[in-house]
Amino acid sequence: MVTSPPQLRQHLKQHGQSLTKARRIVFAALQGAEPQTMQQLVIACPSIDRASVYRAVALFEKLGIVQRLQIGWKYKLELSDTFSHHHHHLTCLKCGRVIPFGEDKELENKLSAIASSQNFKMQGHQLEIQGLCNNCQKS
Amino acid sequence: MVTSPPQLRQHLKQHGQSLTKARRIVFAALQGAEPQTMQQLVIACPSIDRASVYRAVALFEKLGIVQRLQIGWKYKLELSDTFSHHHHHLTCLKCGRVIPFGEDKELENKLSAIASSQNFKMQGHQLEIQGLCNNCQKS
DNA sequence: ATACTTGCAAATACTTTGCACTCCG
DNA sequence: CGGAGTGCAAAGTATTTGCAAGTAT
Repeated sequence: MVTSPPQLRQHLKQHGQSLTKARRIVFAALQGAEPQTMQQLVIACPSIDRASVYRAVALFEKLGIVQRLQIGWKYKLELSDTFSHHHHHLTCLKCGRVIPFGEDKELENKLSAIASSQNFKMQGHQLEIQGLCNNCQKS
Repeated sequence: MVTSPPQLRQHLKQHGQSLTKARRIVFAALQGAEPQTMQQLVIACPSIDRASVYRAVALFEKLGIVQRLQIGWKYKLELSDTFSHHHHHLTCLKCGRVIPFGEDKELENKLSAIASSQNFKMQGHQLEIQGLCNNCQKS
């Protein structure tokens, strides 16, 4: 798992890209944060131009550093499995909270079994469970 | 499973909405089609104004008639489980094909077990498996 | 009849692009 | 240095909204 600038630099270099100020800051803004919208990310990087944030995200996504999640109507961004632990999300339909939950071996196995049964070579997957979180079930 | 205009009308009526020309046509354009982008849907409804397609989709989504999928970078629209069989998708990263696969009881059970373990009340879920389809594995 | 919808056009919001200047290696 | 990356402003897209006119029940 990659978590520091030097490691990010190396990952970028492997793909012929360099670590620039904008990319370092965008990466930092994604680190440890909940999945966020492009809007939020732009705000989280005040010193970086909106266009550069888009460019950094596009690059990161191409290199598999960042992934998009469809959360309800809009999408959100988060670091992908290479830079964070593999996980999925529970989305609360009421309060909008996004709760991550860790890898489940049984689940992962099931998914690859399904893919194989369709002559499909699985390279990744995305799962979102929607419902009501602990708090919102009460009210 | 609802598949005809009269049934759509009834579903809408239950929510205090009426079946209009625009809604009937948008619904028809979604019927039996692969998941499609908003752009494609607008084109598939030539007699309906772009804004009305958006309004119909927004309504359908609120009533659970339509759901959005994250297919790669952009989203696509398809009829939800109430109006089609419950299913998920395999997306080919190379050719972009979207292959549906039917409900898998074991998988569904696993998901609700995970939700429960997080004190979460599952109301729905979305799964996308990415990889290479049968054809694209060859080339 | 009459309340709800639509089409159209204008307003917003979101993303991408061209270019001169700056930074990274 | 020299090519790649950035900020800024402008061009594109995508989506939403106000309103007069048209429709469904």
